[in-house]
Amino acid sequence: MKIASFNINGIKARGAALERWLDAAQPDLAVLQEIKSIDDTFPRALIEDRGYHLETHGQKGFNGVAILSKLPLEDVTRGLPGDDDDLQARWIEATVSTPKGALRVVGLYLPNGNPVELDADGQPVPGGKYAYKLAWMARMEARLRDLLALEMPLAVMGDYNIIPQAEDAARPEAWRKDALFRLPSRQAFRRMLHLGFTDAFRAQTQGPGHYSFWDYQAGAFERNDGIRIDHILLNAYAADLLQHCQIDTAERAGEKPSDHVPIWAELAL
DNA sequence: ATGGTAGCACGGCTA
Repeated sequence: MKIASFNINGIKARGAALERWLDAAQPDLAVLQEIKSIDDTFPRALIEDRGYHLETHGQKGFNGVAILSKLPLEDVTRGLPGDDDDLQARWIEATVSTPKGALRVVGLYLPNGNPVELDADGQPVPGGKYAYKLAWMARMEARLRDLLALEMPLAVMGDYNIIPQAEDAARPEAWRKDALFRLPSRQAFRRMLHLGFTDAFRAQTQGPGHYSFWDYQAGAFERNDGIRIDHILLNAYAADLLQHCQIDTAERAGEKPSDHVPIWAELAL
């Protein structure tokens, strides 16, 4: 089955681009980020008319995630556990059952974390965006530990807002102090990898020049001034089923594109 | 240090 992740940057503005991509790529399952819509006003027909089941976890104006799937979505949960005061819609889970076995899927939109506010000791200022990002990642690690205990194939995918390595940015120096690349962010990401996850894209493709996001400004895409921040992480059960993983770079050249492009993986399921 | 673009929704935040 083909699973994918796509930060669409606003479902209301991205209908045509999303339809184009669904018809061309034909994913069996996809997670969407930054739908920027509440559930009631999400244009469901666009997706359901193509034979997909759809589960949304929306929010007014910002954030918002969704899962669409040709197979029924079971055991759907919304929200990242660990802080009842956190109302931002950034996390959704579901299970799909295939004749060859089941797959648990996470769709996530990890906080950006900018601007980075530090105190005199260089610690993130409590209540600031960067402190929120790191606290959110700690909660995410705890949730991943619980999901790993299920001992079934698991795909954790979305907009991580993390540049894992220097080779994942065209100009790494420009990002060195940014919340997407500074060391504590990458350390928190690595801690999660070390729980036993495989970066599906890096399991298939080595070297620089592969990006999933380009700023709308200053012709960044035309200059390939991008970063790789959309990731598919697979636990060992799922990694053993990995057949392909690619970034649909061409989507960025289409009409009215998102600033992200889809990433997808083929699993032997 | 600023400005450059885009979405949501109609002001100002977020990225």
